[in-house]
Amino acid sequence: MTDNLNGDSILTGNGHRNTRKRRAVIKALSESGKPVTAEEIYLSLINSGDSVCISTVYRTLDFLFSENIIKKMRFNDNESACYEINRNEHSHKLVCRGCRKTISLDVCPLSEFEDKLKKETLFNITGHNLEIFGYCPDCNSESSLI
Amino acid sequence: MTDNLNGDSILTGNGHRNTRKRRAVIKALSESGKPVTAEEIYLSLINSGDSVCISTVYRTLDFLFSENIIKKMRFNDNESACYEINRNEHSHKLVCRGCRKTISLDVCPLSEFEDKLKKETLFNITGHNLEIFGYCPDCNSESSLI
DNA sequence: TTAGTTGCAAATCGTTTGCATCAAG
DNA sequence: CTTGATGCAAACGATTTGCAACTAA
Repeated sequence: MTDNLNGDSILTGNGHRNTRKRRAVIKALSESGKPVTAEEIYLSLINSGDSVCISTVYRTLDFLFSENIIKKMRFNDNESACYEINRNEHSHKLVCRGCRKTISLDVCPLSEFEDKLKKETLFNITGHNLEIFGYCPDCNSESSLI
Repeated sequence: MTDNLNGDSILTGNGHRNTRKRRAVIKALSESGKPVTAEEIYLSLINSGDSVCISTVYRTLDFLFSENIIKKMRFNDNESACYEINRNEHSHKLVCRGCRKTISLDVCPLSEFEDKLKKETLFNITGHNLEIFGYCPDCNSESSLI
């Protein structure tokens, strides 16, 4: 699959060009297992010896986003946008408020609920944010000692 | 409740001051039933004849957010941050990405799911964030015309 | 009186854009 | 060759900040 991402398939066709920079951006995105900012991608490319400028990173990200190859998201507060390869799985995370350890959930408890909502509200529902938080066993016993 | 919000309770104590501008910002927030941007609050105050400058609006919003009186959120894309009175009822909302119209959901689809998770992961689950978004009938038909 | 609040203008931060140059096809 | 991709620097929009004036307590 990494092969698939680095390969030509995505970048060619429709007049798009398969350039070294674009390949590098995709590589950076797929190698970091978590959502990353444009800045982080930029720095990672610089560190790997690929010279790029930040606007090229942004332009590439816009391109990949418009091609639906990556997802774009923001984590509630201020922060800059984060990008992540769009593996079309849909998953949520359980996050520990203490140590930030996260557990990926293999089920989405909302799918049927959204279907019901769609019918009730006539909204065209495009997505949701769901984050469940608490304390993992370790942090929980720790906090109860305080 | 509106009375409560406009009242002194929130704004006084801890060295905070109950000023006309702060009251006006809270009023604007509680009168618009949907999440609003700093700019929108600013304009609404100007229209009501309250003279403010945008930085005061931002500072007031920061203050209210840090006091946990309002919530701050962003709707996925670029756009500016939106703010909303934090009514501490546990409820979720369906938000239109177009006009930001919101529908309060009277059920939380997660309660049984969380019980199951607790058993499976041994996490002490303390809460969750859930926001469902999409396009309301109006905005949806509008966008499909383009 | 005095510390918190405001307005103003300038600064900052993330992101976008115009334009000339470069390179993939 | 032709057109899409890039670098650069300047522009942009949202938000923040320094500072002096103001005002609630």
